[in-house]
Parts: sequence; structure tokens; C-alpha cells
Amino acid sequence: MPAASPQAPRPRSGNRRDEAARLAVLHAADDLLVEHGFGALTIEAIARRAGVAKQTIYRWWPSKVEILLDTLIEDSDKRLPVPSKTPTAESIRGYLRNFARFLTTDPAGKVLLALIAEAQHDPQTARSFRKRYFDPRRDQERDMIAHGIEAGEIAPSLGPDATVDALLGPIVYSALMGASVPDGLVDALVEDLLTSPLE
Amino acid sequence: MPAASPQAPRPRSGNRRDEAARLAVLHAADDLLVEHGFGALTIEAIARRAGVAKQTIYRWWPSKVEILLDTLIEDSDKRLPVPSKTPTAESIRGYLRNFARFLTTDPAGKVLLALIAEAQHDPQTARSFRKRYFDPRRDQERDMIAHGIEAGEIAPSLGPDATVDALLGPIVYSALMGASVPDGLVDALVEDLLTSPLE
Amino acid sequence: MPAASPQAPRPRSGNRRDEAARLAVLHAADDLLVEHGFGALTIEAIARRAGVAKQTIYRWWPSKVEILLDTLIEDSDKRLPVPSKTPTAESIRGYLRNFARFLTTDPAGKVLLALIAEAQHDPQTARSFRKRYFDPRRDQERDMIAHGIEAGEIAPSLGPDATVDALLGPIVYSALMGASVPDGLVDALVEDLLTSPLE
Amino acid sequence: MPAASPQAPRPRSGNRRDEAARLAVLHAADDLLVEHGFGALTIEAIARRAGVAKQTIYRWWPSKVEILLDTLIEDSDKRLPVPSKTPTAESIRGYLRNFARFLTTDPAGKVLLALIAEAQHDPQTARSFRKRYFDPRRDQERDMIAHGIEAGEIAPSLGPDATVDALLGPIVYSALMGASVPDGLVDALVEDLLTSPLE
DNA sequence: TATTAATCGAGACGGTACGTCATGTCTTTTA
DNA sequence: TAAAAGACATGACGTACCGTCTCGATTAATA
Repeated sequence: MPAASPQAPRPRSGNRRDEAARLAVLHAADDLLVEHGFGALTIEAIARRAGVAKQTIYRWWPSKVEILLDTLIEDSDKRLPVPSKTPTAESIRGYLRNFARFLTTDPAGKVLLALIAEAQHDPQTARSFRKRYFDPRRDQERDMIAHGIEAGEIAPSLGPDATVDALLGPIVYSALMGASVPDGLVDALVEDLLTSPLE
Repeated sequence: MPAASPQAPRPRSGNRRDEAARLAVLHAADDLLVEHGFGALTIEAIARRAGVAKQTIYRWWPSKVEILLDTLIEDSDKRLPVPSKTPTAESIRGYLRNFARFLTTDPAGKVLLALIAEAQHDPQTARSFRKRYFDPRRDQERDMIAHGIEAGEIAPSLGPDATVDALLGPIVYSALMGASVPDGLVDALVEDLLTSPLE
Repeated sequence: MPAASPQAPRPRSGNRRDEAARLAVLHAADDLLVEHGFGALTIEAIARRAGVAKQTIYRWWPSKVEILLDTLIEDSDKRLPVPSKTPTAESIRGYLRNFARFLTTDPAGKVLLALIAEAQHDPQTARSFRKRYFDPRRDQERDMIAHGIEAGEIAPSLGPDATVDALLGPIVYSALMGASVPDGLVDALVEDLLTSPLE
Repeated sequence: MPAASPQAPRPRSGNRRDEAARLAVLHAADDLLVEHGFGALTIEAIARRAGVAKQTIYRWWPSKVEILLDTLIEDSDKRLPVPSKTPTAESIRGYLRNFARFLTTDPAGKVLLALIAEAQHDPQTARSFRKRYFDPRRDQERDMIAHGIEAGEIAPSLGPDATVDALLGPIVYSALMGASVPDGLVDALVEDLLTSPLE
């Protein structure tokens, strides 16, 4: 009835995948990362915290990175949507500010930074991260810029892809270096990069 | 001439620190990172490869990160100097192009990316990286921009610090995502960000 | 059917303790002690020789001494039984001769000597040795003497406990000093100590 | 005059062997054994405690066992002399009582027990222990018994060597097992073993 | 009176073993 | 068939000592 108090052990599942176990793993991974850092994010610790057998994790996820990707994709779809219609300089600036906030404040931002980091250490992570997170999102961001150009809202001197790098790069770079990202930086980037020098 | 053939074991040092052992460790760490990735970079593996006892590593370095920092600092001082005099848009573009090349091509660039990554995973690494590498270099980069402004060579719309982020961020971001960094991106960044919109 | 050739790796166990691993450890420890001495008896060497992970040893035994105690108890129950019924001077002499043979000839005797030795070096070993081996066996030996007295078979001038020391002490002492223990010594001890001076 | 306060470091020696260093090593080894057990008796610890360089120890002693032998020989010559003249049952009993006291109470007794133990673990120790300590002392003890027989003071049924084993064995055995050695045991051994049954 | 030679404290060095931890695979038991 | 439990082989962790070595200083005997 009261749905899984910590005392009463989650009921064993039977022969279908146990959704409660899946969620317990995702939350445990998220919590461990935020609370104790990537170093504490071991399969053993996740299993311990989730109250789940290691084998259950290995059965459904090939690595801890995939667990993080699951949480990241879900969270960033929810809290960091790419504006898809009416892409104006204004809405783009809004996205960038949200992106900066996400990276520096949101717990899910820690997950993104951790995955960017882990992708440097491990090629399989790099592949999976690009395929499941980065490439789809980059496509949306590129489209955002491209549509803005088509609509005459913006006139960057760089191509859409390079423009995305030029806008997001500084934000990510600052966040990686542990610095905050002031709104002024975002505003100035939008000003300098999205407005044609001829205007 | 005779000087340490590979057969003849490196002469034991005695009372003072053994420079040969120090270099062997630095090179082993560098090589392992480049050849087999950060995952293979264990103290045991470094010791094995360098032909050095683990204790010798622990005696002189508090962590493998510090070993990498030693190599990075040495290499980037050598191969990625920040232009200190006559900072013109031209020389700044040269530095940025060199930076892009360093990050994407130079083995030491892998070290830098690995350290940026590891700094996300471990706060102590973050501290050490900032203190020993990032902060001093950032100071030089900021000065480069500031002197350029004073000399009237450039007129960015952002402050010196933000300008550095805006220039380096996209390069780092692209490299982190595994992309190459075309000269065109660098040139356009310089064009858009260093030249006053009024000119 | 052919049951674990050396090539075919021992089948992994699963949930329950692996009896094959347990035996492999006991035999490896025994063999190493006999072949290369106590100095070669390291946990690493036992694990290596048994084809077992160190952790498997640490999981089940708190120290290498306990491994030796396991083998000693099993072996001495089997090959050095204390005569429990009809304790005559004759049967006691038989036990003492067997004891001398065990100490000087039987591989398990080396284990006993090693444990007596290690008990001098380490209090925890001393405790464990007394509790698991010495005290129970001493109880049996004392009973043997006491029953012999009750039955009128022997009439030692010392109490049962001291009689045990007086009989076993010289044998152990000789063995510790690397000397053989001639039957004559045993016989004379029995003659002098178990027979009442009045007879 | 005040001779080496702990603050003022012992003066460096120069060309000749430094007697102060030698004594410092012997005392440090002794103290460490008594205070912290054989396990704490490492060359490093001895050097640390003695305020001496490791090399100084290795220069003069081939192993820590030889250090202990040095102290043991000196101490037992002083505090456990074998009665050399007028060996009566009485003086022999006195020696045995002293021996029991030495083993169970005297710090040097700990050294003897430790060496007996270590001799079981290491053949080189066994050789050195026999040659430097056990054999010479055994010679004296055998002579003691033999002279007593010649003088008609005692009439053991065993030969001199076996008599020594029969007398000392129980004492050593009890001490090794951590038990005290009551005077009664000694007296009874003397009574039973040194007096001819015919008397 | 210098020089030589041995000793000393100090401590770096290449190693081995320690006892702990996480990995990913496996098996048993329960539902 | 899934899941909890947990044993297993593997291998890295960071620490402690091992025994060897080289240093610079000290001090006594030799030249």
C-alpha cells in the first residue's frame, strides 16, 4: 500500500523487469555522484545504495556511464529543452542562460560535466556519449541556429555549427574550470556572434 | 660516450634524488596516457614501465595527476608559449591556432584534456590543476589581451577575462567533443571578438 | 567425470563456499611450509600456489596461522590420536613414541613446530593456538594420565598436568633444537616418571 | 661529563667503530622485543629507535637475529650461569629454578624464547643459534651432569645428554606454552630423574 | 700538517608483501 | 525468468620493510 518504505524491502519482482529496481539504480547513481563525486560512483556502491544486486545492474546496463546517460537524457529533456520554434536572438539567449544555469547549478549539470570528463578518459564512453546525448542535442542546436538565420532573426558570421561551438564553448569552458558563468558573458556572446557586423 | 646503455642498469643514486628516475616516471606516464589512455594510467603501470619502484613514485608525487601536471607544465611552456610582447590580433590568432593544434595533435594536448577531465572527477585534482597550470596560464592570457587593448591593437566588447573565455572556450569545447578545430573557426572568433564593432 | 584436471580451471562456485578452494588453500599452505619454510609462507604465495584470489583467503581466514591450525588439527586428529581407553604405561609409551615420530618426521609436525614458534612472536597466534589446538589436546592428555592413575596402571609422583609436561617437554625440546628423539629417551621417561618409586 | 643527553646527538665517531652506536642498537633491539614483540623488531625500527643509520646495523650485523644473540649471550652469561663446580642435586635444582625464572620473568628470557622460535622459521637462525648459544651452553650443562655423576652426587638412569633434555625440556615446554613453571615441577623432576631408583 | 681511510647519520633506490577495495562473472535460492 | 545474495579470480591501491647504494661530515692514523 504505502509503496516501498525503506524498512519494508521492495517486493521481489518475478519474471518481468523490475521498474522499482531500475529507478532505485538511477537515483542511487545520481545521488552518489552529487554527494560524493564520480570517484565514489562504483557499481558496488550503486548496488549497495539502491539495495539491488550487482548482477541486476550488470544485466541491464553495460557500464555506469550508461546509467548516468539515462538520468542525463531524462533530466535534460525535461529541464534544458532546446527552443524549437521562433528562434530569435532573444530565445537563443534564453537557452544559453538556461544552459549556463543547468551546468553550474542543476545536479544534472554535474552529470553532464562528469560525462564530458569521462569521455576523455574512455573511448567507449566518448562514443556512447556522442551517440546518445551529444549528437542529437547538437542537431537540435544547429537547427535552432539555422532556422534563426533562415527566418532572418540572426546573421552570424560563422556557419551554424561553428556558431554553436562559439556560443556554448565559453559556457562549458568556464563551468569546467569551476567558474560561474555571468549573464554578461552570455549576453555579450549573443551580441557579438549572432548579430551581423553590418547591422 | 658510454653513458647508460639500456642493458647496464641505471646507476643507483644514493643520497640525492635520482633525476633519471624522475624522467623515467614522467615519460612512462606520458607514454601510457597517449598509448593506452587514462584508464591504463595506474601507479603500478607507471612504475613497471619506468622500471622504478612504486615507493619512488609515492615518495615524490602525491598522485598520478601531479605527474601529469609536471609533464604538462614543462611541455606547454615549451610548445605553447603565450605571446608576451607586441600582442596584436595577428599574434593572438597565432596563439589560438597553436593552442588548437596543441589540443588536437600534440601528445601533451591529451594530457591537458585528461587533466581537465580528471578535475571534474576529483576536487583535489581541480585545485592542483588550477593552482599549478590554469591560473598562471590564465594570468598570462589575460595580460595578453589587456596589453593588446592598451596598445590599441584590439578593441573587444568583452572584458579581458571574458574575452579569453570566449576565444579559448570554443576551441576547448570542440576538442573535448572529439572534433577537429578548423582554422576558420579561430579566424572568425578573432574577427568577431577582438575587433570593435565600430571599426 | 574426470573431476578437475589442472588445465580445466576449477569450476566457479557461486553462492556457497567453494570446498575446492578451501582445500587448495590448505594444501598450498602445507606444501609451502614443508618445501620452503615459514618465511615463504605468505598470503600471496599461498594464493598463487592454490590458484586462488587473495581475497578468498582473507574472506575465510583471519591470518595464515589459522590456515595452518586448520591443517594441523585435521592432521593430528588423524595421525596423532590420544589413546582414550585402557591407558596403561604401555599405551602411553606408544603415544609418546608416536608423538616423537610426528614431531620429527611427519610434515604435520613441522606445522606444529612452526605454530609453537609463531606463538612466541605473536600474542594473537598464541591465543588461537592455545584455544584451538593446545588446550583441547592437553585436556585429553591430562585425562589419559588421570585415568591411568585411577585404574592403578601408573603411579607418577607428579600430578597429571605436571606429568604431561614432564613427558612431552623433553620430546618437544629436543625437536625444537633440531635433534632426533631416540626411543630410549621416551622409554626412560616412562620408566622414571610413570612408575611409582615404591615399586 | 654529562655524556650524551638525548637532545645533544651522540658525537660522530670517526675512524673506529662507535661503541655507543653498538650499545644503542643492542638496547633498542632488546627494548623493542620486550615492549612490542618480535613483529615490531625490524631493522628500520631498531635503527629509528637507536638513532642510528640502517647501514650502520648492516655493517656490523648480518641479521637482526645476530643482534639478539649478542644480547642474549651477554645477559645469560651474567644472569644464568651454569654451576661449574660442586654439582650436587642441590646446585642443579638451583640452576633449574633460575632457568625457569629466567625464561618466564627475565626480559632476556623473552629473547631466548624468540630465538628458539625464530630458529624454527629460518635455518640460518637455527645454525647460528646452535653454534653461538645452544651448543656451548649444552656442553656446560652436560658437563654439569657428568661431573655430578662422577662425584657420586647423582645417579640418573638416563645418560647425561638425555638427562639434560629431561630436566630442561619440561621447563622450556611450559614456558613456550605461556604457563608459569612452579618450583614443585622442578623439584619433582630433580627427585625423579637425578636420584637412582635403587637408592 | 696534510692526506687518507674508515665510520657515521641520512635517505633514495628497486623490490616484495601487506590487507583492502572494486571489477565483472558466476551460482544458488526465492518469488 | 528476474532479482537478491554473495563467492570467486583479477588486479590496483597506498604502506611498511627489505637490503643496497651514495652522499657529505667527522675523526683517527699515516705520511
